[in-house]
This record gives sequence, C-alpha cells and structure tokens, in this order.
Amino acid sequence: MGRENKTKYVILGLLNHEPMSGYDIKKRVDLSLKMFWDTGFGQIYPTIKSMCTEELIENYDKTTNLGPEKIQYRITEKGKIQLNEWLKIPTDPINHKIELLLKLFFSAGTSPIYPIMNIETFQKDAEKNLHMLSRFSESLKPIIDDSDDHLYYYLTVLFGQKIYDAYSEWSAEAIELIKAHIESTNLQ
Amino acid sequence: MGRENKTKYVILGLLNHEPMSGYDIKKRVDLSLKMFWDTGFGQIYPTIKSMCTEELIENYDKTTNLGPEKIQYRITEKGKIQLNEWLKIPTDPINHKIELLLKLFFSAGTSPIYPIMNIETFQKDAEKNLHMLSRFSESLKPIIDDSDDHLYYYLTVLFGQKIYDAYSEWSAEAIELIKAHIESTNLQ
DNA sequence: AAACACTATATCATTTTGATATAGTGTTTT
DNA sequence: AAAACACTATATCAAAATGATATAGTGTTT
Repeated sequence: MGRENKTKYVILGLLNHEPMSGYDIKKRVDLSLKMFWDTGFGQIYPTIKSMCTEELIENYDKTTNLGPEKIQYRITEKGKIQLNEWLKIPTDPINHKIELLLKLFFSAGTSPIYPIMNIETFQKDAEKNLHMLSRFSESLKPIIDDSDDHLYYYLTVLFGQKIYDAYSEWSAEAIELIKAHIESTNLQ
Repeated sequence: MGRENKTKYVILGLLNHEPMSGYDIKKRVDLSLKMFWDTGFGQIYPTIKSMCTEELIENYDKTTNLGPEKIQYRITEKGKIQLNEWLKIPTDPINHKIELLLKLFFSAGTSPIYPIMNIETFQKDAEKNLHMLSRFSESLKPIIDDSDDHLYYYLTVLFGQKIYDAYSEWSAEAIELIKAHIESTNLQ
C-alpha cells in the first residue's frame, strides 16, 4: 500500500526472538499474531528477499537434515536497529475495515432478516474467540511478572477479550434494536 | 485483495441512495463511513470505470453548470440486483490489523516508556472518538424508529462507541499492568 | 500403490493504499 | 491587480497486501 512495508517489522520482530524460515514465520503469525495481524506467503517471501539485499536479515543455515530444503534466516545488527527505531515511533490510528457495518449501513429498505443473520454469525464468532481467549488468559495471568514476554503477550490477549466482548455486547443490542424497530413500524 | 472488489459495494451502496460523482463518493465516505471503512480516489475512479463497462452504474448528467466538470453517476437495475445479492451473503470475520499490538508484542526487553507512550496516544484517540460519537448518538437515539436509515446509522454509531470504549478501557488497564510490572521487577 | 496431509518455497493477478499530477474556481492576502 | 491559498474534480502511479495457485518433496494412512 504505497509507502511502508509493515510485513518487514513482523519478520524483524519474529527473527529478533529466534532464527526461522519463511514457512516458520507464517506458522508463527498464524499461531500468535493472527488475532491482530495476518500476512501470507505472497508477502513474506518477497519481503525476505528484499530484506536480505538490505542486509536487515541474513541467510543462516540451510538445514538439509530432514524433509524439504529449509532456508533459515537470522536478524542482523542493522535489522535490530531498524526494529528498535520502529518500536519508538508513534503509531497511526487503526484503520477499521468492518464489512458487516458496511452492509448494515446499506441495508435500509431491505428485509431485516439478512442483517440479523449476519449479526448473529458475527456474535457467534466473537463468543468462540472469547472462549479461546479466556483459556489463554487464565494460563498467562499468574505468570505475567515472570518476564516481559509474558506481560506483553497477556496484553494482546486482554485486548482481544475487550474487543470481542464489545462485539458480542453490540451484537445483542443491535439485534434487539432491529427487532424493536420491526415491531414499532408494524404498529404504525 | 486478489478476488473481490469491496469498493464496488461502497459505490453501489452510496449510488443506491442518490446519484453522485466520484468526488462526492469520496466526500461521503469520509463523512459517514470512515469510522468503519475508508477508500481513496486511487480505488474509486478505476472502480467507477470498470463498473460502467459492467453496466452496474451509468453516466447520468455532466453538470457543466458551475465549477470544474463533474461526472454524475447513477445505479442501474443490474447494479441494484448485485448490491442486494451482496447484502444477503454471509460476511467473513474481521481481519484486524492493529499495529499497536504488533509493536507491543515485540517490545519485550526494551524500555517500557515507548509502549506506554504509544498506548497513551491510542487512548487519547479513542476518547476523542467517544466524544464525537456521543454527540451523534444523542441526536440519533430519539429518531431511530423514524426510518430504517436512522436505525442502521445508529447501529454503526453504537458499534463505534462499544469498540472505542473497549480500547479506552484496555489502554488504562494495560498501562497499569506495565507500571506494576516495572515495580515488581525492580523489587526483585 | 494410491490417496492424503503436511512442509517448504515461489509466483501471479487483483485489490488497496497513499502519494502525486493536473487543472479549474473562488477567496483572501499583499 | 497579482499572488497565495483553499477547494473541487478527475486521474494515474509505485508499492504493498490479499488470496489463490503452482511445484515438489516427505511421511502416513487406506
């Protein structure tokens, strides 16, 4: 999206922890970041290449021990500096892209059953996530002061809990308001 | 993005309400949708072109009355059908892109002042939005049953209130937890 | 041995982003 | 009156992101 490659920082952040291959990066993103960030191979592999020529990361070890050839990368000093610079600069406000609200906004004059169905699906998804997050939260809460890693990981989990809770609450209220609206317009 | 052009539905949705130019569409997006959807000229103008050849919208009136030439478009029957189809289909879960959390996740082992500063900025932005939204909310609440438009518009405002409230709450708790963590590690 | 699932890298078309170019109009400042 | 500025309006561009697909090896199950 013209200007700044954010995937670069995902790769720097992960490689700052331990050396990895492109495939490992994708797995780690899916496991730990997916709740607030996602990226695919189509972005990871080309970015790795350009980061190598920029010397932010470097080829580490071609572990031809087992399975398909795996190219391991590690962060360089230059890469560490760039990561730390990024951590210090202010962050732009979130740019929300919420297709459900776009649909809702354009749903005036149509049957309310589709908005309601869409909101219900949205609510179910939120509750599924809340369920999963509460397990994470319970296991992390007692150990947040053991290390920075635990604390910051917990903060991302807490964020997830807050927003999915907000989504769930909104869904319930929205459905109620739509149903009340149907009643009210039927009475007229 | 491969696959489906969402901007198409933004244009269909807005033109379904009234005929507009590309510039008008951008203005309307900035005014009404920006909280949950944004798009720029670089997407609007090319999409308008392809939608014209697909006959989803059509050139309406070149109002050469005053100011620069303005090209007005209106939705076609085919466009209305496609909009309604889209409103009926289930919506994919939100794909969050929250750079603040990405930074936080990678902030272990660094000075906590930058995470705290970033969270404070985030909280201030949330509270600014809450302020603005409460004004919208107060004026919309009494008239939600007057029309579908009002109801659905109110629901998007309510959504904004719920999430910015969640953001604000999380920010306060996150800062507290980071500060407590600093204390706790200093004591050891 | 065929089918399937998984690891691993890579590429592609399309969409999105954010910036910039161009040009006319209307208002304010010097 | 000229210059500076703000706004309307359309358009294009490079870079980044998305989501799909291609390719190929490995290991397990049918």
